[in-house]
Amino acid sequence: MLDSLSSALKARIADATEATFGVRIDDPVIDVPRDLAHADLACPVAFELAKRIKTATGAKRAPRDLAATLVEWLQAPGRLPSGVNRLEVAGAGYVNVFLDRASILKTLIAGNSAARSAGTGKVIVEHTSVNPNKAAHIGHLRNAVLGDSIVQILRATGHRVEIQNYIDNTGVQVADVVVGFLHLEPHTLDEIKAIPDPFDYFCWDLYSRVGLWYRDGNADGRENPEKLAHRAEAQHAIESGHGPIAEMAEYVAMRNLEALLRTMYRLGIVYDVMPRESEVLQSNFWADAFEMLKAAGAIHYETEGKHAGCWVMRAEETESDGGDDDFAADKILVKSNGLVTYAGKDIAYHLWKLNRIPRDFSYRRFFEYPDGHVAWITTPDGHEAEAEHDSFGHGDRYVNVIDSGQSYVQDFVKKGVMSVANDPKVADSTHMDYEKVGLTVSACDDLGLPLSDEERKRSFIGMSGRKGRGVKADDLLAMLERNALAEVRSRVEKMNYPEDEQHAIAHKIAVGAVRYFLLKFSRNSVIAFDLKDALSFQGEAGPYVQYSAVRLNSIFAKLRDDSIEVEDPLGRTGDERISELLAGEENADFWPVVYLCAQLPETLSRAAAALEPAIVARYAFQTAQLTNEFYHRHQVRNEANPDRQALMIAIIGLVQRTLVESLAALGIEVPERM
RNA sequence: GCGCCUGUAGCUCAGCCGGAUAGAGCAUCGGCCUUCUAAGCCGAGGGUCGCAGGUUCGAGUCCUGCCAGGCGCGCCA
Repeated sequence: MLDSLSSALKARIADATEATFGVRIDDPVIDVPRDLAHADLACPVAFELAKRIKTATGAKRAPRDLAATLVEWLQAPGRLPSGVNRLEVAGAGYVNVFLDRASILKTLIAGNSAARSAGTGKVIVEHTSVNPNKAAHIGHLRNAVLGDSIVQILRATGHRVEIQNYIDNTGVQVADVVVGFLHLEPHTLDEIKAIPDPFDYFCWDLYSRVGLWYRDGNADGRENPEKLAHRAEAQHAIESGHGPIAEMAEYVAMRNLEALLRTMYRLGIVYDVMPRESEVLQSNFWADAFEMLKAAGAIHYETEGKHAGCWVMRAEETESDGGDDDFAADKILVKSNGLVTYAGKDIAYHLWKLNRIPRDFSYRRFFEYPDGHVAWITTPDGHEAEAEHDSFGHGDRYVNVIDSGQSYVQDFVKKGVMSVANDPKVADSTHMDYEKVGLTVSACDDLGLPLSDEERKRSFIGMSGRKGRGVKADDLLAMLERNALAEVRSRVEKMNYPEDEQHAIAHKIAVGAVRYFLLKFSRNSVIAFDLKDALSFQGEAGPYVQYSAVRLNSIFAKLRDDSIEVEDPLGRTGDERISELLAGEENADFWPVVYLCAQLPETLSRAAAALEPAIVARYAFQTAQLTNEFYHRHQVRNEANPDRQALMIAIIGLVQRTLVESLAALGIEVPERM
């Protein structure tokens, strides 16, 4: 509602500049001032106007005088948009705007969540995409949490979303674990099947041992070519899709995937469909994509130079490409031996996402969530499931949550896709890149991970699956749940929680803590994971925000005990009375809370446009801060003045809803009590 | 060599299209629980916004150069 109000206001101000000075300033800047005591909105248009007048006529005019003229024009009857109360000139020439606070409050409480702009088409969000060969660590968690949160934010802003998790079941990483099972610690398939859970933990260790084994036991040593031959052998066998090695790989990958889905579900993260690399390879998607790319002139066959015999996509021409023998900017899509590279496969996959390839996968049910939702997976044969699944793919645009290390390749993927599917909707597709999660030195010490002296000097330590260095997602969650449970139990006397509720609360708190921790940093910030910070429930943390909402819950519980009307608190209070109360000195801190709540829709839109959940995280925290302040300063239950009490109830109702909605956009639930 | 990202309080980070006195959390120090949950609230100290120029009525924000750090540039995925 505020955005429509401010765009109406902008239009009137533009009219004003034209009517009074004959200079139309379209889309003037309107800010929310730092100090709401000054105004609700501030517009520095007079400064811009002074400049324009000066360049046009040479006349130097004082911005303050210009502002006064604009205000005079705007305040003539019928010119201000509804919701705006009055204007004022301030400072060196600001036009300050005061809103009709009572009517805004009433509109907000009525809560007709303004027509969510539907019909923007279907967005395919790809996230997680963890190699299915070991347990997930917190770096994978950042990906999944960012992805899942952007899904919630897109949905909250009216988009249709499909969640895809790409499974690289034929890559080197799976092959390495298979090598471990074949050569390092020989297991038959039946023996592998007999390995007890957590299987993904077993593979985590095995994978890092294989990494060491390739290097003959020296982590910084050279890879032993004889041992590497086993990797190549396994890869070939896996790619062929037949035989005992392929069968073993299939089992290992799918069991790890299942573990991954369970881990992610603990955080409330679910998927719609999981295309596997094996099917992308086998289903001739590339053959189609290849023809399209050739027809579009996007790729070239090199007959000479270092890429002779390859099909490449050329990088942008640079003025001078002299002397960079070591670095070739062009991207190879088809190798000289005829095999397709990752970039090529990814282009084909993305053309399928956008319905540009006239083929589809076969699917089967892979994982059923407790609420009945099903995560589907692709299958090699078309007979297994003639399914009651949704129509997958058919997206209008895609969002790929992939770490920023892959920007280079992702740029080529986008370029390739655009060469075939040149459509403004597709053009909005993007690589939602983010920086890595590293470990602080102190976190490594806490976790007992050994570091070299060299590494100790660094500001953070990169995680490494190959070295088995990282914090497993399940371990982190377990630590958080343990801490949260202790915290809950410390209140058991006062709150009288039954045992099962204690666990349910602790779980929600733990999830709130991890998710918030991973979302509060903007995407391009490297997170140096510090155990103490991540485990904190205080300050700028998920549980702080949850707690602020829970405190409001508890006010409502008490009010109901007292049989005080909470459903329609302002039902019998007139607008004038509300305005009067909001304007009162003793209620000066009511309006900032209400006004912040009014900014939720724009905040979500901004986050959706920027693909930046941190914007919502910060907003939720800010709202929680004001909530706790309000809670501390005002006793709703003991308020003697019925009008004032009604107003306070209305406000905390609005705030409570705002907290719940903003946290929901981050995938965080608010427990009834905690 | 080329490209991208980052540099703001002791630490970790916000700061949206350039706008009024640069903010938060943590840490430190000092207050506040017989009153709706102290996972909280209030207060104090702490800043050459990497450096130097430029654009502008106005620059943490835009431009140029430099310095420092990270990442990427493979017939790997």
